[in-house]
Amino acid sequence: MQLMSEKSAAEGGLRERKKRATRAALAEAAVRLAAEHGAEKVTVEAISAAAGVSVRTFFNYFDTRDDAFVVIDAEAGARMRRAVVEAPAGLSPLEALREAMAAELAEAEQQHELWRLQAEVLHASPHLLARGVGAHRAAEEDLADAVAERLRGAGGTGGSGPGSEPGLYPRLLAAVASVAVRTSMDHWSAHQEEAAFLDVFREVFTLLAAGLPAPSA
Amino acid sequence: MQLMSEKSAAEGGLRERKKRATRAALAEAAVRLAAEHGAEKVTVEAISAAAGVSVRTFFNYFDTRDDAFVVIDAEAGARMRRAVVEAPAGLSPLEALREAMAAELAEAEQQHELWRLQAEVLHASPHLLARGVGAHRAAEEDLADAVAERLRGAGGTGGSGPGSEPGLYPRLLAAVASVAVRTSMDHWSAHQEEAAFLDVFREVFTLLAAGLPAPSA
DNA sequence: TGCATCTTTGCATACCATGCAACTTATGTC
DNA sequence: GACATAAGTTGCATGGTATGCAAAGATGCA
Repeated sequence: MQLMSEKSAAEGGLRERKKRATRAALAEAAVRLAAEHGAEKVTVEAISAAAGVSVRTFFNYFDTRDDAFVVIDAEAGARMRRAVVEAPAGLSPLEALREAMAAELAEAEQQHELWRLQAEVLHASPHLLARGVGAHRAAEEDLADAVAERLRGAGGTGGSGPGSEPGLYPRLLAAVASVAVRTSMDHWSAHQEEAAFLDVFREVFTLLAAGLPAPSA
Repeated sequence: MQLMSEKSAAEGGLRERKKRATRAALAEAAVRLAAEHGAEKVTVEAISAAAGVSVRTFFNYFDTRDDAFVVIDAEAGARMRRAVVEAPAGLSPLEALREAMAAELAEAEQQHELWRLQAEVLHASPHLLARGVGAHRAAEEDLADAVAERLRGAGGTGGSGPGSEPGLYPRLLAAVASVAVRTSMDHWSAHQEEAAFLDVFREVFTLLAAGLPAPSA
């Protein structure tokens, strides 16, 4: 048992780094090829070839061909979970989720070109959007748990037992937050010139916090 | 131009009725088999055999194997669209959506056993939930259009069908509503004894309309 | 009845996805 | 540095998913 913390980029031994590199290469190849030829026309074989590995290896990294277009960072879920639990006490659950996701998305947006390409790909192939970012089911469950844990910690009783199923409220919150991400991406990719992505994202949360009233003007 | 209205069940010629019957048989077979053996273990061949058609015919009705578990009524989207547009003027967009969906869901719930089975299947195979009911992308687009039209139509502008792209608000509303359905189903299928489905559904919309505040106590 | 149209079906083909066994590459120890 | 072990990669075999095409079977209508 070593006390390493291997969080982000260049941590771990050669093995770990190679794995990360391979995964990233596959994901990037998938997005680039999809942006160029359309997601439907991109075969696993093409992705694997572009990343320099065998087809079989592709499936060691992704359960499904479509996952390669969607999952850019596999550890984002865990980070968001922590961010939600540890967010300042003054924030509402919705705000805590917003900030956790905004931080994550801001980081993803650093790789500007790739991010933009991915948004285009997802916009062009809506069924991929359904899996988008937080939609990855595991991440959503994680978020629901995180919300439940946060509520327990604050003294309120919104969740149920410690390890058991999260209640209706945390579940709904996680689902809504994840749908907020994909709606933002979808809308933004259709209006990339007009507004920055994170602004769209925050506007969505503003609408949600206001209870989705009819736009007055 | 004939003035037929062929809306619901027994309308149309023999051809239409047979097609509806085949589709329904396939969907029902899919759900029953999935409830019994688990969705992953059910092959298209088995579904087709149970419905008494060839495998090739299955794919004439559904684009994807998974669609058979999810799409119970193909015309629900169109009906909801109309319901949203024609809802009483006093209702907010969110309320209009809630009522349109509630009506649709109430009808689906008539076929009690099948509905319950489907909820179980979707709960057991979360990735199917991602496509759940309204998640079928076309339906969501339809809903977004309907909301947009409703907002425009408040002034009585006729003619224009589904205009250009719906804005951020209609899109978000449709996405949230569809996620509300699947969250309700998911939660309900885990607590079937405690509450009626439609009550869970309405509670979800209450939370949404309130802006998802932290549960006070 | 007979023709036009739509639907179903089998066949061929290509891609997706998984299990298994052989092979190659890192890691830690002596 | 060499060795044993664990981990990752690869090819192969297999079975399920999905689409195009053309022939055969129903249906609608005159």
